[in-house]
Amino acid sequence: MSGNRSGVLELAVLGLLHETPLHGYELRKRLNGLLGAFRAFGYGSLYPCLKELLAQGLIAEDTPADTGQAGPARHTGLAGQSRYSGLSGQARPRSGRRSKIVYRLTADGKERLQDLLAEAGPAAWEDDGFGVHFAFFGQTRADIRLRILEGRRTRLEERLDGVRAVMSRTRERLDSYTLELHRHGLESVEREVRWLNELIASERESGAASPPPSARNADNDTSAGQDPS
Amino acid sequence: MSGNRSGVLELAVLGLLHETPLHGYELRKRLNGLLGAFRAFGYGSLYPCLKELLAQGLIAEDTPADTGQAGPARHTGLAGQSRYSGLSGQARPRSGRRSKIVYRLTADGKERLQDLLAEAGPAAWEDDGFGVHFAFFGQTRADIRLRILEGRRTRLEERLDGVRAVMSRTRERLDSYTLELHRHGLESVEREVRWLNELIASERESGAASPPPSARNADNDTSAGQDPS
DNA sequence: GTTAGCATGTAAGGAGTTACATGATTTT
DNA sequence: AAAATCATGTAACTCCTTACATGCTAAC
Repeated sequence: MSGNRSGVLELAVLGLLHETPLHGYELRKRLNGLLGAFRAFGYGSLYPCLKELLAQGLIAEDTPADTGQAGPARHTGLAGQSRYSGLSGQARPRSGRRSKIVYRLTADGKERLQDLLAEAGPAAWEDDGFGVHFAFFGQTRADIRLRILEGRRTRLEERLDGVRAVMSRTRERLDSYTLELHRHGLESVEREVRWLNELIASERESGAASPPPSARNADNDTSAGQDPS
Repeated sequence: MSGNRSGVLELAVLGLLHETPLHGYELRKRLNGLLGAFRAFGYGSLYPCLKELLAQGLIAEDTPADTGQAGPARHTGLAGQSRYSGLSGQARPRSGRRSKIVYRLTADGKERLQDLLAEAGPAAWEDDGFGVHFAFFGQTRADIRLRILEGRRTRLEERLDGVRAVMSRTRERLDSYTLELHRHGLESVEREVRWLNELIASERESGAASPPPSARNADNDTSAGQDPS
C-alpha cells in the first residue's frame, strides 16, 4: 500500500491549510512557527507529503483564477512561459504558468482533518503527536481536548512510575551523571504534569456547561468556500 | 555499505557492554533503565543492532565455559542452571549450555566506543544524542564533557531565539492554545539552559586543575572476565 | 497444565532526513 | 550583474517501530 502518511506532518499541513490556502514555501515557515520549539521540518519532508496528500485528493492545487488574494497567494508572475519541463520530462499540465503552487483543502481533506482532530488515542498523547494536536486545540471539540490532556497526563505518570522504579531498584549502580540525568528528567516530566493539571482544570471550568458526550458534529460544507474575506 | 549504525542505540549498547557483558534481554532492561524518561527501545530495535555490531566485529558472543561442542552455540537448549538473582545481580549461569547469548565488547568495539565518546559535534547536542552522551559522561573526558554541554546550550539558545522571533513576528495570528504551547515550550527550554549553566559551572570548578587539551587516553584492558560468580 | 515471564529473532515498512538539483524573483 | 532569497522538487538512505514467530522455564 502506498505510504499511509499518518504522522505529525499530515495533521499539521491539513490544519494549516484549513485556515488558509498556502504554497509550500510559506507553508513550511508557518509550520515551523506553529511547532516552534519542539519540531522542525525541511522541504525534503514537506514536498513529498504535499505530493501524497494531493494524490489522495485531500488537497488540491489552487488555480490562479479562483483565489483573489488569500494572503501570500499572489502569483504576480505569470512570467514568461519558459521551460517547465526540463529534465524529468513530465511537464506540469496545469493551466496558467505560475511559479508558486498554492494548495487548498478539498472536502475530503476537511473530513480527514476532522477525523484527525477527533483522534484522542495514543497518537495524540505521544510527545510529537501531542504537540501538534495541542497546537490545533482551537479547532478541536472541547471533550476531545479534555480526553487528550488526560491521556497525556496518564502517559506521563506511567513514565514517572517507570523511572522512579528504576531509580529505586538500581540505586547504587548509577553513577552521578546518570543519576543527575534522571533527576532532571523526572523534574521536567513532573513539571509538565503540573502544567497539564492546570490546563485540565481550566478546561473543566470553562467547559462546564457544554455536554461532553453528545454526538455533536456540524461542520462540513462540501462547497468550495474558502471565504474570500 | 551495510547499515552504518550511528544512532543512539550503538553508543548505548557499546557503553553498557563496556561495563559488563550482557545478553540481549537483560541489556534491553538496562538500556531502558539508563535512558529512563526520554527514550525506550524494543527488542525489534535491539537485536538487529546487536546483529550488526557483531558483523562489524565490535562485539562478540561470549562462550562461557564452553563445554566442547556446539560450534556456534546458538540457543542449544537445556540450560540447567538455577535461577539467578532476578534483576539486581548479574550472577548468571555458571555452568552448562546457555540459552542466552552473552555479548562482550571486542578491542575494536572499545576503540569505537572511545571514538563515539570523544564526539563533541551536533550528534551529541541534539535531544536524543545528548541524553545518551550525558548518561555516559562518567566515561567521557572532562574537556569533551564541557564541549558537549556548551554545544547543547548554544543549540538551545538558538532555538529560543527562533521561537521568540516567531512569537513577536506573528503575535496576533496565534490563537491562545498555540501561544500557551509556545510559552510552555520556551519555559522548558529556558529551564534546561539554566540546568546546563549549573552543570557547566560545576564542571569548570571541579575540572579547574585538569588540563583540557591534552591527549589523554588511557583505558583498554583487553582482558575479558565476566561471570563473577 | 496453563499462564506469565524469559529469551531470541525476522520481515516489512513508517516517518521522516540529507544531500542534491534547478529555476524564478528580488535586492544590492 | 551578482548575490540573496524565494520556490519546488527527487533519490537514496537512516534509524527505528510493529507485528509476527518461536521456544524454554518457573510459577500458580
